[in-house]
Amino acid sequence: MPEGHTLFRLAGELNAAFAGQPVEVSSPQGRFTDGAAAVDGHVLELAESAGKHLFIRFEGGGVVHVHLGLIGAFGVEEGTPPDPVGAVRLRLVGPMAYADLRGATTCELLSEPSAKQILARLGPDPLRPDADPDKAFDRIRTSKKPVGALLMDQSVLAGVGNVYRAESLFRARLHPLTPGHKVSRRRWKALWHDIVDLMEYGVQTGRIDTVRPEHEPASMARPARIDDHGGEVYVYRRHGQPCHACGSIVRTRVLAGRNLFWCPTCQRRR
DNA sequence: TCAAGATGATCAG
DNA sequence: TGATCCTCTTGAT
Repeated sequence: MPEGHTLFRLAGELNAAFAGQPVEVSSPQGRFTDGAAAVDGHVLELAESAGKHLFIRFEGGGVVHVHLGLIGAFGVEEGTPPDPVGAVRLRLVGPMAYADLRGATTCELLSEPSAKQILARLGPDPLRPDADPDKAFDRIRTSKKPVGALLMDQSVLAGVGNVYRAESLFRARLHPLTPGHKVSRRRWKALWHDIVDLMEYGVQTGRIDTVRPEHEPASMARPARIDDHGGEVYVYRRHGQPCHACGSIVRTRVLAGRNLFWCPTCQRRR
């Protein structure tokens, strides 16, 4: 379930479990054996997320870079580790906890300069306090691409995935196919602040809820459906069903390689 | 038992 | 734009 909030939350869990302690690092699956050996037994200094990327820094300069991709999972558990189940790419073991990584598209050992190169090509991350939304707007306001594609472009905005894309655009009443250059600065600022709010809430709860009592206009029908991903949403994966706000049928099409969902009435093209 | 699908990203053409 | 990779779960057969 990896959008930016998942990685941010995961970095916090890894730090709570391992930071400041020597950690056993291994690759039971065998696909990260050399990288694991290079940092095995080293003190884990800090885990940090940037968008959908995770960087785990070890004493001595090694940085383990993880990207969960579509299906990856990295679980932190208390206690002593059992025998690995399934394809465990990376295992961290500390005195009180262990963590298993499965299915990631990227798990590699980097030097600090290489990690910085990856950071340099990412757009602002709504979960980082130093993020500058104007940098993202500079890309959006000069682009003819649809805003629904720009939000998924990690060099424009780092951390937003398919659920936050669909839901934040619905909440902004913005049609996903609106070209970037037609999005005003005012609308972008409102959208950015809403994404920050939604993702911070996602960090707290570990799921994506975009329908929340404090956000609910009095006119809006409740309850929204709990999606399979575990959160309460307006349009994500609700194609063919009536919009909670107006009753129109939620639409879908593929945009930027992923299924997009929107309400044709609440999100009119302008 | 098997195929499809999933919240991602990259590469070739 | 389509193919491909990563792994697990769900639903159909």
